[in-house]
Amino acid sequence: MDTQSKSNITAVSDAPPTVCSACEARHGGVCAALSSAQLIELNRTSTKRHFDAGSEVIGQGEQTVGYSNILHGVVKLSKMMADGRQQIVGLQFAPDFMGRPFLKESNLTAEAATNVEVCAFPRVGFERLVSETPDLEHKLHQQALKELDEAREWMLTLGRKTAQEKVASFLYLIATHIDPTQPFKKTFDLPLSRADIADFLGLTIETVSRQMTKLRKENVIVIENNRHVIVPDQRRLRMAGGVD
Amino acid sequence: MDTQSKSNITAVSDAPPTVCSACEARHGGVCAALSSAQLIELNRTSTKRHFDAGSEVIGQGEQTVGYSNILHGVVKLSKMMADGRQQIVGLQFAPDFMGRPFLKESNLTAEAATNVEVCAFPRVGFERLVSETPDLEHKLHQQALKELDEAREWMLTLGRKTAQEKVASFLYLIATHIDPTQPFKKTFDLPLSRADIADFLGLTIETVSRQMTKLRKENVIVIENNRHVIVPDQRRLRMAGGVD
DNA sequence: AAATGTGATCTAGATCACATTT
DNA sequence: AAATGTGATCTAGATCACATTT
Repeated sequence: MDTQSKSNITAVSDAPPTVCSACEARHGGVCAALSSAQLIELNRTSTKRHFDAGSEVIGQGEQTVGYSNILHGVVKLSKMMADGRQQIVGLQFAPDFMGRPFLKESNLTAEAATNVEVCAFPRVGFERLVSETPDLEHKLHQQALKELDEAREWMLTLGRKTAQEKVASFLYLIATHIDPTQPFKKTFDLPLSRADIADFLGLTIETVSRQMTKLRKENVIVIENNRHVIVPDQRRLRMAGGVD
Repeated sequence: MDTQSKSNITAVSDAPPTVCSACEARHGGVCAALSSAQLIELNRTSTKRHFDAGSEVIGQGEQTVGYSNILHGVVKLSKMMADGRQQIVGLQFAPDFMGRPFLKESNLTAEAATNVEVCAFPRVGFERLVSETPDLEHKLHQQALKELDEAREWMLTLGRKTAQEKVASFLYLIATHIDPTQPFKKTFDLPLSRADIADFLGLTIETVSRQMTKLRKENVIVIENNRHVIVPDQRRLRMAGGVD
């Protein structure tokens, strides 16, 4: 899984490192702010890492050891109360940046929802690069604002929507985020279990199940083998989710 | 209310403008990133503005005409669905920065919850200053991350807490934010009506009322004249709110 | 066997209808 | 008179208990 070469002659090279040229995250990701020289510099300490579905990327309260870009897969961010109640507070997709800049320890748990590939950077080097590169901080700022917009949108879903609307909103979110190259994917595999979906929507597993069945019976979606979803009509799904 | 003088001789002055020296927002606010020269520059176009409680600062979908720093008062940020359901997605207190950088139009409504004083900056000039001043963008980035942390914390409240815990969490939030100079204020006036509190917590007015009464009967809080709250024991309030 | 679906029953919070307070 | 409080009733979603599917 670690197919990456860490050697790159410093010299007069002005092409980006091979790994970076091939990287899916470069287009929309934070690395787009970096010059070839900076990519070479960052690439010297970066490693490609794999997380199996279900494995923990970082735990609530743990020290931040590094940051990363998601190359492939879905990561869930969650918070837990003392008594075990859990809320998923966000999902991250390629080419999102992962990690909370400027904080020593994580205030949430990040867990691979599917198999996940990331390009990981050690903390110190990356933070130095950020402080030296205003364009990079600008990119990170933009992503933080995007995540803030999404979190607030989801607060409306959590606070004011019915169970039916919540489930439809979730399916709409997945359809619009699962493939970075398409604005809406009509066909996809759910990256989360019913239990995770419940934790994301503030519902129980049973309610999620029933609402899925209802959306299926109303022909808003087709489900095959539990995880595979087909959305025949994007507009109907938006309506069902109360998405404006 | 507009007691501000806009004149400041450019010359060799290296002291911050008088208005800025007296400004409460300077200490923790984004202006702290600016040099005296930059403060003088920004101050040339900034105006102190007042909003009466209940008046709209900016509406969902409106063009961003400027940004501002809250000097005094509480601003509520809300989102509304097509059918009128409303969710308050955040509260802002002095010395918070208001406005969504880098977006042409607002994706939410900002409304003065109490009487509010702000220091307002026209959009274009401020954006130029941001692009020229990495420290200022860093400050804005930090505030965006702080708001993101708070939004996610609130998602846990909205998705997983009981009505009782929600109301206690709200009171705790106010007690810890209403006075920027104190970590916890034992005595305060509620900046929101019961209707607004309901919209913030994803509850109805009646449920908020009943839970307030319950917290009162359990001696977690004392309420005088509807709006005035006394918290005898910070720990008990945290417990009631499931705050960790 | 672990995840998902579904029926029966329960209950927290919504809804409806007023009373009370500021 | 507008905001708040509270009783009576209702209901969406939770809980409990299994059946079914992968």
